[in-house]
Amino acid sequence: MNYQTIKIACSNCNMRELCMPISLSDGDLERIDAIIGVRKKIKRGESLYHNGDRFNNLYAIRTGFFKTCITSEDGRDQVTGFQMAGEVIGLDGIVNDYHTCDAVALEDAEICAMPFAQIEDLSREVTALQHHVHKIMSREIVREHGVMLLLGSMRAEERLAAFLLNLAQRLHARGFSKSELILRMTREEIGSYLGLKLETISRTFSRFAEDGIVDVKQRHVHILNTQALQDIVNPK
Amino acid sequence: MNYQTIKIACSNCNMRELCMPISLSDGDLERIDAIIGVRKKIKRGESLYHNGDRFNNLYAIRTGFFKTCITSEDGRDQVTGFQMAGEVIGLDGIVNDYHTCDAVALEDAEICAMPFAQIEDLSREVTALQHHVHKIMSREIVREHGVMLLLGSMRAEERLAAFLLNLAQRLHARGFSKSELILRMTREEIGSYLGLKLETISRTFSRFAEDGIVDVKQRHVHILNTQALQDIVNPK
DNA sequence: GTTTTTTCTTGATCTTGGTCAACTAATTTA
DNA sequence: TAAATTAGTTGACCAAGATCAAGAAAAAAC
Repeated sequence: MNYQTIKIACSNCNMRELCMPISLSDGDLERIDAIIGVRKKIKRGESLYHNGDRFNNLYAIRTGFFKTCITSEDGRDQVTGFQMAGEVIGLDGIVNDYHTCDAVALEDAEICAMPFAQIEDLSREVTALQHHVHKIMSREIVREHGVMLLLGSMRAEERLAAFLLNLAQRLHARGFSKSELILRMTREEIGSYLGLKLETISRTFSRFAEDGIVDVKQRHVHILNTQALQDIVNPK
Repeated sequence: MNYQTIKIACSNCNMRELCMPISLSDGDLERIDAIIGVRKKIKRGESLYHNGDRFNNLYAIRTGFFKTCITSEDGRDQVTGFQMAGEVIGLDGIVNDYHTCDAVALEDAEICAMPFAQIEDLSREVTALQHHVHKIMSREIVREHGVMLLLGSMRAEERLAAFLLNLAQRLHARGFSKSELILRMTREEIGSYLGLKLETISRTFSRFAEDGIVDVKQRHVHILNTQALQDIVNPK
């Protein structure tokens, strides 16, 4: 592990509005600052935590890109999500005090470790923090409902279109282009997330490109027709 | 709606150990009692809440059986879970203050409504309650990871076997038989949950019956060989 | 700057589960 | 109790996506 441990204040963090409640007094913000443990750098390919690791922290992603994945007894693998700056990971660990998935950096990343015991302590005093934690967990539940809909009832093209729109929308919320994106994951990882094989991802990208909906050069994706993608996801 | 509004104490409820933290002082338990709003009866086929309804309460199921399902813009339907006595539903509503799914009773049911604002108030004072709420939400996140694995990487037989084992295990935890169960849902609802068509559910049941793994008479299922089901889920 | 490895693309073929349809068995309603 | 409705089963056929395989293009390692 090649961690660097630098302390940084939430008050200076440009991801603050994404991972922290918006309306905090300066006093409350300082108290939240105080519970941020360390900021670690995680290199591409390294894991922030593994299935089975003891749960101590939630992690706010400052920069970089992660995947979370679970492995079944017989070795099946399932990517359960892709996470980017401003998102919080590690919630799976709360229920049994150990993590049940792996969080792997897909590009060099920086995270803030937030000791969960201290989050619980402080959120008994700061109502906004308490509610924020509840919202983050509820948001994850709702997101997963959406993935279930995708996996349970959509065809390959619909799944990939929904995936691209979701990525683009989240990147756009972070100030990046609405239409140009660089995939941080392999075709196989996209496939795992979408319940498809990598060949199907590749073929579906090619079909989108043929139809002039996207321009794909390896991991560089240029969305040429957002509406067409939306129409694929929600056919009339 | 045919609600009956009877107040009941958690202290007398035989589902308590399932939906409440175990180690509470009598005083704390009384305070939790006090926030249970009303106990309602919901008839089979009726909804406890709908997509779009304002979120006010979490609901503890006292008796009965529910499904939760979401509907996409273009009318696709996805069952996101089946819930039974002692389980808590409504968590999807926290993030945006309105529900994003429907909760439908699949048999006559009784629920305790728990105003979430009061849960938040009280869990600022009762640490055990605070942690319990976090655990319930985390448990739901982990459950959904399992569903994603199922939908993303299992074949029809594996999905149905996993489904039956899960149902039997949860019923057994409530004092029912490990091997005999009555399905509260249709083949179509099972199919929706498992990302399969009702015909596939029916055929897969028939195949399990042919192989002597289960005995199926409509909604009465007798598991004859639990190990065989486990081997289907986790093939060596 | 080569070599090696990994990732991606595309074709041919196969399989699983979907679709359509007919029929049976339960349940509900009248 | 009969009629109507809903739920479930089974067969024939089809299609979406998986599998297997070969080759190309990047990326990483040396």
